[in-house]
Amino acid sequence: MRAPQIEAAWKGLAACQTCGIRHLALFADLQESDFAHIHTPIEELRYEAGSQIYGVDDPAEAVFTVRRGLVKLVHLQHDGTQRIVRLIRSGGVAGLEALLRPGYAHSAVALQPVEVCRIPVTVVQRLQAETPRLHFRLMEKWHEALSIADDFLTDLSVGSVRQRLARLLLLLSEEAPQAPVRLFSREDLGAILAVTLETTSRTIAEFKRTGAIREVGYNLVLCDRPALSAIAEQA
Amino acid sequence: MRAPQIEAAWKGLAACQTCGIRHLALFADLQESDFAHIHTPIEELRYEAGSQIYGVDDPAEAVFTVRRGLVKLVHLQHDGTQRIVRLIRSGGVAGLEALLRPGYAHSAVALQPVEVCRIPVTVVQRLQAETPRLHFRLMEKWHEALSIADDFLTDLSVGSVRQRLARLLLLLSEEAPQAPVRLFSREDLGAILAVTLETTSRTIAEFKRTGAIREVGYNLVLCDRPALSAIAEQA
DNA sequence: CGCACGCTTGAGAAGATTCAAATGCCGTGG
DNA sequence: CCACGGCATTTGAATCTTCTCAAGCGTGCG
Repeated sequence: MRAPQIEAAWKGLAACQTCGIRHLALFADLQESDFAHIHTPIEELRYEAGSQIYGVDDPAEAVFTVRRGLVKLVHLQHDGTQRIVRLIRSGGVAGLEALLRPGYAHSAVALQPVEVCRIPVTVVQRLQAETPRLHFRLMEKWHEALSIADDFLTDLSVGSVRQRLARLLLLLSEEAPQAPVRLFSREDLGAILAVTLETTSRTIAEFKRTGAIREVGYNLVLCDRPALSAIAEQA
Repeated sequence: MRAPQIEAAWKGLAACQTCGIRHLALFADLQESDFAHIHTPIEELRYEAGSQIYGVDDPAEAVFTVRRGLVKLVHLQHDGTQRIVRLIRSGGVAGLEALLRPGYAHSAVALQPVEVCRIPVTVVQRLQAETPRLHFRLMEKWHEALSIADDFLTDLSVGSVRQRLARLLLLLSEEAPQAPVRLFSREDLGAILAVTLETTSRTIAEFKRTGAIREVGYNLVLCDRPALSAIAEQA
């Protein structure tokens, strides 16, 4: 397990006004005039799968909106193993705690090729002082994070590994039920479900045998969602 | 398992200006003049252990600040069992989602005799429109909730039952390390740790045998925190 | 007194971990 | 082009943990 490198590719300065996913993001409610208050550049950055977006030791000077890809928030335990406490998809926000604390609560790592907007804390604070339109969205994002944490607690940490893995696959496939799902490493899957990578591997193998998932490429599976639902809820 | 009854004892209207725990609570930063904007009564309510403060079916019209006691946020699963996703202590807030959604995300139940302030959503919204001083505190409370959820994910859902229970006891005793801790039902403890009540009972018995905890009354234990720490972190 | 309820304890079964070895995949260098 | 090393994944077998079902215990209340 090598230390994830910090490598961002600069894509340019963000054009929030014309952003394609703005309706999902932090600045959804802002008006033309509000953008005049942004004086520090918002950067658009690319990260490859496996690279770190921020770490717990970094100074928390920015909030990150995920434009594309999947980001994991990782807590590392005293014994050196990792626990993934949240997965963040397009439209989600990572590092909100930067608005309140000098450090990040977790490290954020790209699970897939990722594009993010790096929004300096000063920009959010400035906007917050100038316009009330951000407050509501900001609360929405806090609530979103909390809902995801609750899902992890109720769906991915309770029951047998079979149930938990089935629920995770349902979660990963819910955006595009017909499309194949890209699995990540057994270690990461284990860190989400709080089990060992061997158990994860065995359970995936079992799902393939029983047809609940079908492998259509390297770590690429089609989900039989009804079958997975049955597994997820079985007493 | 009987349905928790909804029974609140009215203690009176809250006097926020002179509140003893205001420095912990939502209104910490408000000034004299801000209180003039409160036109809907903030009630102070008492609940006995076991009674429900709000349920998922209730219209979400208020946020609750816990003044005294301990509140559990409960998610009930499809199979009828319960999962406790958060414990809220003095100074904590329950039901923040009422500010954004018409319904509550969980039900809130008193684990001990509890005193809360019931703050109508309209009051918070009114204050939010009038003064920016609330925004920061509100974010603090969202962050607090998220931190607690993260603790549940990293400390109380990972590792052996022995480790998880040790960590829970450390959590419960951290406010007053010398004071005895009031345990709740084995079922509730199990719902926090995601294990059966039998396993919980056995593990508590083991802790008593090995001296990690000492029973000094009915469901009242003294914690040997160094011993518990050793258990919590053992590889 | 007896019943209800929560807690404890036991024994067997099921589930998950551990350690170890084998397999498969991919990129590098010969 | 192929051999090789490194790495992730798979599989096996033994062990440990946790669950399940069941019975027994204790306390409080009608």
